[in-house]
Amino acid sequence: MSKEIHSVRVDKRSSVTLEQVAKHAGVSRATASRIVRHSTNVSADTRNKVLESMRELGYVYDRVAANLRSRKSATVGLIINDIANPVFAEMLIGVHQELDAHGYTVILGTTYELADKQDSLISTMLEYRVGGVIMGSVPGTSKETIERLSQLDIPVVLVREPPGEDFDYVVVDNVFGAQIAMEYLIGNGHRRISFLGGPPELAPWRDRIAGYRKALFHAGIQVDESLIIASPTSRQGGTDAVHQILRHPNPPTAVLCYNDIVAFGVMNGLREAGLMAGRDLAVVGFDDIPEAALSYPKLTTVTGSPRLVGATAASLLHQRITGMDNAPKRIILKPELVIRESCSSYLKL
Amino acid sequence: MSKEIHSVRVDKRSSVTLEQVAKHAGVSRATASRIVRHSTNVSADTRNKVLESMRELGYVYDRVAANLRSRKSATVGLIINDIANPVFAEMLIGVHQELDAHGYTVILGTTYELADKQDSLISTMLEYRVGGVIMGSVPGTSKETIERLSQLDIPVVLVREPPGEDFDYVVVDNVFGAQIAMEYLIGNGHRRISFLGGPPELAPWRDRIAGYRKALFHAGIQVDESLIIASPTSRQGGTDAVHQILRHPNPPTAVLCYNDIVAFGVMNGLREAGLMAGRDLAVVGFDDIPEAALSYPKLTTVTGSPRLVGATAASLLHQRITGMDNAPKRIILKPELVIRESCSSYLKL
DNA sequence: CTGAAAGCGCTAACAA
DNA sequence: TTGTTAGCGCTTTCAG
Repeated sequence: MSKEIHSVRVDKRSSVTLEQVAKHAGVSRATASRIVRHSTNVSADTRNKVLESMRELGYVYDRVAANLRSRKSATVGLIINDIANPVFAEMLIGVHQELDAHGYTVILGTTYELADKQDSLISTMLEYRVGGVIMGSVPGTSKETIERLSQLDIPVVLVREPPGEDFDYVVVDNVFGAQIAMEYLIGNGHRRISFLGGPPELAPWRDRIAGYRKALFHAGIQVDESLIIASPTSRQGGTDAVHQILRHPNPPTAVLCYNDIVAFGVMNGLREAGLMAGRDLAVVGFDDIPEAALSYPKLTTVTGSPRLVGATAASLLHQRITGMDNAPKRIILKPELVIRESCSSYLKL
Repeated sequence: MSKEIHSVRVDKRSSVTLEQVAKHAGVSRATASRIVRHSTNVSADTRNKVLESMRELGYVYDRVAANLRSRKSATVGLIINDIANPVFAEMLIGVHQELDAHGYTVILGTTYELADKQDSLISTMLEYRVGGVIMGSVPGTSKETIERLSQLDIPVVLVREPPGEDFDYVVVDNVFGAQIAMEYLIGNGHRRISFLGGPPELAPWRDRIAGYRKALFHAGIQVDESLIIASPTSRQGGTDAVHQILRHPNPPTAVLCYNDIVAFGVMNGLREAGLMAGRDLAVVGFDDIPEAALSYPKLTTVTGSPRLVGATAASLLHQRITGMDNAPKRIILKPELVIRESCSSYLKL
């Protein structure tokens, strides 16, 4: 159904058709078609004749018509929350590069975290007969929505949080990521380490906290629950959280942040308090967005590599679309710690 | 022609067709079509019957087929250099938001500054029968390329540097932007002001330099050519340039940078020299990319508003596509100066 | 308000 | 190697 879509749709210029080219060259439409499709069963002579006619008439191949007839599609949909969010922007870059290299055209949709919007986006994409969909949108990736795609036999690959077991997905190992960050901090002599920011209801948060606890446990350090502060996943959230932790009767010497954005907020809050990340408080981020290498001090962070995640998802989708492999694929990327400046330990305790 | 494209193209699932829906509902295909298109000439009764059949059969409208038959298109192409470049990312956001709101689907292409790539992108877009194209790519926007589109009667709107007079375009007034930045600096007591970074062969550079000179002239300050240093438009370019200017026998007290990226490089170079933007040297950027508000110190910069530029271009294209107005449109955005921290003048001279 | 017939621009058998 | 005949899934006259 094409409900709620009252979009502008505009007259296509009536271009030169294959038929006209064929006539001009004195061959049949089928022959002209063969040439346009690089079929080998054409004599060099007619080929040149037809090519010449195309040039003369200014012919432009109509891929839309061709796809309709041949029942093929080389477009895929990508759904993300918001391009302005660096993590998604990076994911988009990864997806686009990978897919572009394989000749796909990508239709981009943004949900701004609205579940309704997501559904309507998927509808539109289906109407455009996409060959597959990558869903980077989170949360709101309801099981029903995805199953709708499954039923239509459209390959889907998810980024983060698979809502079931039969889906392809790629995620980063958040538990592991948090753990290596903590081990680094602990190795630097820190014993009181805070976890700041993020939404406790989301899987990535739970996983990162799990890694946080795990590392503490292995180091024989008792978890101090008052050092864990959830807050909005935003700069402001980070700033608020650090102000709060600074008032703690026994404040931490290091903080692991839910992600880089929060970490930037933390560094900001520190400055507001006349303090400095690295010198007065070790801070570690998560995701390694490009800005992390550009801040002052440069942020030590765990590579979530959203770009790699995107590229991986795209490659998975490509495999699935071309049917090279039909087993459900789950890819779990092992993050690494990128050590920069925000934990310089000249203040080692 | 479909040359050089050997892309993967995959079987489309054979979905339920309007024909089948019509049969199921006991009406003709034409009637079903009327319903799907929200035509009014249908009785509520048959409408419901058909709608019900669609639901039962899981019908999905085929917009591709519909567009073919009705000779319409609701997709437009956007060509940019590189998504990873914040300026273009912002432009993409603006374009996408605006176009999305009008029901268009956007096909994204990236050139990475390769002229060849740009041509092949345009070919692909034409093959997909886009209704219009926005070219944010620079340089390499050859006159021929654009005229090719003109001849096919495809609306184009350019961002930056129109290569002729008959094209729609939107640009920011770079002369004015540089001028207000300079006036601010001069008003703060600076007399020796440097212009750092950027490619002298590009129009934006020439315009910004023109504004730089103009402001100096109005203030009765002689231009010192040794204070103008071109360098790659990158962080490294900025860092190199500031290192160079720092060795000047009579160094400047302020710098106007070609753009924000260069400005970040400058701030970086300053730190490497134990100096600090704002305190030891006033630095102004250009473009106002999101990162400008997040750096330390926060960057004072001229709003190039790439997002607004994108949205404006999109809106122009929309007008042109719907034929609401056929006069060539040139929009020149007046930039503003966003004063933040990188020029705090406690070091006023 | 509804249906029959034609056809958008192309590809896919099948013959020749 | 080439042409002929269908027809992808939809919209569009034009009748009724």
